[in-house]
Amino acid sequence: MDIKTLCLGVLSFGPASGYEIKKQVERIFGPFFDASFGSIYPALNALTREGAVSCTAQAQDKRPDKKVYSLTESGRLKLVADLAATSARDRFRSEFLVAMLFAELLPPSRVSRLIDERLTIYRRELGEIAANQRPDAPAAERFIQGFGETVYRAAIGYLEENRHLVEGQALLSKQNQAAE
Amino acid sequence: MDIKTLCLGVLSFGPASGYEIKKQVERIFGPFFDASFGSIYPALNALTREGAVSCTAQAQDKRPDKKVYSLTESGRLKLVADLAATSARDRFRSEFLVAMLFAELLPPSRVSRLIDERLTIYRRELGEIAANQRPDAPAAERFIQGFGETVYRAAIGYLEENRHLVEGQALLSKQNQAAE
DNA sequence: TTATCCATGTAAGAAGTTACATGATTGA
DNA sequence: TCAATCATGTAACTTCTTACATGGATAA
Repeated sequence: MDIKTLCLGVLSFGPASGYEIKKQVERIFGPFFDASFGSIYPALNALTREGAVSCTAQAQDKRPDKKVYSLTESGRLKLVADLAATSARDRFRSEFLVAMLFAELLPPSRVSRLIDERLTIYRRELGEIAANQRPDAPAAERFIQGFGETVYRAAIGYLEENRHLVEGQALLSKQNQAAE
Repeated sequence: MDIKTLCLGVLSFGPASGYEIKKQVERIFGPFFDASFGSIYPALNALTREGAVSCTAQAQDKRPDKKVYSLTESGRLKLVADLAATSARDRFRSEFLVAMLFAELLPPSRVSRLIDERLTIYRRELGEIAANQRPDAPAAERFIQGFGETVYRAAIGYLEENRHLVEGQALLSKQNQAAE
């Protein structure tokens, strides 16, 4: 499951260009999942070579042709097979969490600032998800967005209630000579 | 912030071998963050070349020498600088969520099975976190593990309460001919 | 006797990002 | 006037994973 599968999936909603696929992914998954043009365009070209999508170029004045892709029958079968094969674990990487593990090495004010910044980021991302929610959206889309909302809310609540665990540390630490 | 920073950080707790670093990362971050030997060993070699760590080989009978790494002063400074520079967004990739977005294309029984499997995985990972928690652990470690616990719990709760949003879909869908 | 732990390392490859190249149009 | 939107694409690079190579000791 990769960008190619994601493209096939979005195309199952209807024909779209690479540009439009990226916008749809942004709207649906919001801040917690994204795909760059640098991965989408090569993916669409590969899928075309494989016969999973077909492409129609639409001439536009003063712009590159808009290439609209459609799922072929073979692509639809490949998509269903890919989806059913889902088994990989979720991947989560957070530089912030790693930094928190070593909070003792930073001055307390720095730790507080990092947490404040992270809360701001999470709240903004929560806002983005809310802004993209439409009551008339398909249930699957609402399901995804609700998941993101729930997880972000949980993360924000946890940081607010437990930040003292890392903020207090440097004061008590013997290795506190590292302060800026 | 990458595997190199993570190695430096773990070494700030005391000298350790590559093998031991991996075990510590597993214990602290549990299932939601891991680093393979294939990334740790090269990272330690690079850090040695850079002078950020020093290495003492301990001969062992019938085994490769155990190479114990220690943070140098230069490495400690590099670590603090890396930690303070934290700014990258958290990265989260979930093949499961992508599959859920296209749940309509799968037979309902398949969707239910995928959700059940995911719940089993999340519950097991929650159990792993709990198993690694020690009341006497440093606050930072408890903070990380509490974060993981909170987020997993939120995810499990959400799936349990909202799975009907995607499980019912295929029945209502017109594109349901895709069923196995 | 079979799996897991200990212990390090390399090579090949997967998968994606970032930066660059190009450039008109539209709204603030 | 400045940023954002539309529109595609390539090349270089980063970063990490997976599989392989090696192999004794120990616990179930």
